[in-house]
Amino acid sequence: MPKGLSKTSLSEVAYGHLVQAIQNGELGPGTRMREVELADRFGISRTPIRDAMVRLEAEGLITHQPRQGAVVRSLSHREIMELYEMRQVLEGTAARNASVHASEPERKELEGLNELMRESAGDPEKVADINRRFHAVLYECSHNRFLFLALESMANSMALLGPTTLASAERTMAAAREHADILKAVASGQAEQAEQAACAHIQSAQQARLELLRNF
Amino acid sequence: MPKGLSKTSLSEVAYGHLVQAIQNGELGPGTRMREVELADRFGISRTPIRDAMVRLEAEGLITHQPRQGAVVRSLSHREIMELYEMRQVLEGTAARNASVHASEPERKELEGLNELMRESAGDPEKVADINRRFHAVLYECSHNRFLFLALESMANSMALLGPTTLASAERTMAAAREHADILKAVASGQAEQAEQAACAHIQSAQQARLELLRNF
DNA sequence: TGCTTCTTCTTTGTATGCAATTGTATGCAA
DNA sequence: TTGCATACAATTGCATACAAAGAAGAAGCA
Repeated sequence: MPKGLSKTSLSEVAYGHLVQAIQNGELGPGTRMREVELADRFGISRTPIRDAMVRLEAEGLITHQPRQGAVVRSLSHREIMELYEMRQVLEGTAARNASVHASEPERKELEGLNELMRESAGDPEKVADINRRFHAVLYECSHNRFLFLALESMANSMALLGPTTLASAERTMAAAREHADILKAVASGQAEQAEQAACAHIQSAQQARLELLRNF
Repeated sequence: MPKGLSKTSLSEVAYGHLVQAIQNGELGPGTRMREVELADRFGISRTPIRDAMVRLEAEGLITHQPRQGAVVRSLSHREIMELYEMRQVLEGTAARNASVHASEPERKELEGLNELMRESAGDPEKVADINRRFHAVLYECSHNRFLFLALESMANSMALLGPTTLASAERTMAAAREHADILKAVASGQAEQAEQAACAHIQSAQQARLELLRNF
C-alpha cells in the first residue's frame, strides 16, 4: 500500500490512536476491542494493532481474555481510590526529587505552563492538555527514569476515569494555585514541603473526582 | 503443527522463557535479540516472539530501536542507583500499607517465608527465590493493585542487574533480620516504622549491590 | 416447551511471505 | 591509506492466510 512516508511505525501510530481514543472516551471502559475492526478503522492490518494491544495490556489499560479478545479496563471505585493513593506517593516523590534536581530552565518551563493553564481556564480540553504537560515536566524533573515511567503509566491509567476534573474554571484556578505551591517549594529546594504540596494537590484532585463520580 | 496440548498461548510461554533467560543471565544486558533466532530456539514462529518482545519493551526490560532490533537493556551505574531509590519509595509504601491492611494469614505467610529463608542460607539460588516470594507477598499485602504492579515491574528490572546480592550466608541472615524488623512493625500496625524498616532494608541491599559492583 | 447437542460463525492465535530499511562490505578516487 | 559511494545481505515491519477455540443459534429429543 502506498503509505507515503511514515516516520514512525504503524504500531506506534496505532498505539497513539488507541490511547487517545481511550482518553477522550471514544473507547470507554468495557468496550470490546476487535482486532479486525480497529485494523479497518485505521486502514492497516491486524499485526500492528496486536502490537499496540499487547502494549496496552502490559500497561494495564486493557484486559485480555485468552481466546476472547480485549476490553477496555473499567476501574472499580476501590481501584480508583488505589490509583489516587498511588499517585499521591509518586507525585510526592517526584516533587521531592524535583526540589533537589530541577534545573533553572525546567523550573521556568513549569512556571510557564502553569501560567498558560491559568490563562486557558474555561477551555477544559486545553486545560487538560496543559495540565498533562505540566505534570509530565515535573516527572522529568525528578531525574529518575523509573519514577518517570511509573508516573507516565499512572497518567495513562487516569484516562480510564473519563472526563477531566478540570472542567470548571474554579477547579482550574484551584489546581493552578496548588501547582504554584509545589513550584514555590521546588524553587526554594524545600524537599519536605514540595512533597507535601504535591500530596495535597493529588488529594484535592481526588476529592474533585469523587464529586464528579457522585454526579451520575 | 501438532504442539500437543498447550493451555497457555505460545506468546505467554515465550514471554516466560525470555524473562527467565534474562534473569539467569543467559541473555545478559546488551545481548541482541533476533526474532528468527529466538523463534527457532523455541521451535515456534516469529509472531508470538514479537508479542513477547513488545511486552518486554513495555516493561522496560529490553529496548527496541526502530529498524534495528532489540537488545537486552543494560543499566548504567546512575540508573541502578535510580532503581534502588525508586524501590525504597515503593517498598516503603508497601510496608506502610501492609501495616494497615495485612491480614493475619498474610502475616503468617511472611513469617514462614522469612524463616524458610534463614534455613536456606548458603543456597543462593533458593534464597533468591524465597526472597522474591517474600517481597511479592509483601506487595500483595499493600492491597493496592497499582503499587503491586509497579513493584512487580521493578522486580523484573532487578533481573537486569545480574546475580543476587544474597550470595553469602551473612548477607542472607542480615536480610532476614531486616525482614523481621519490617514484620514486627507490620504486625503491630506501626505504619511509620514499617516504612522506615523497608527503606532501611532496600538501602542495605543497595549497599551490598555496590560492593558487588566494585568487585569486578 | 424446555433441554441438550450439533453445527456454524465469529474472532483470536500462529505461521509465513514480501517489502522496506539499515548495517556492512567492496571498490574507486583523492 | 583514507574517505565516500554504491551494492548486497541481514533483519525487521507489515500483511495475509490458515488453524483452532469459543459463542451463538438451530435442530432434535424428551
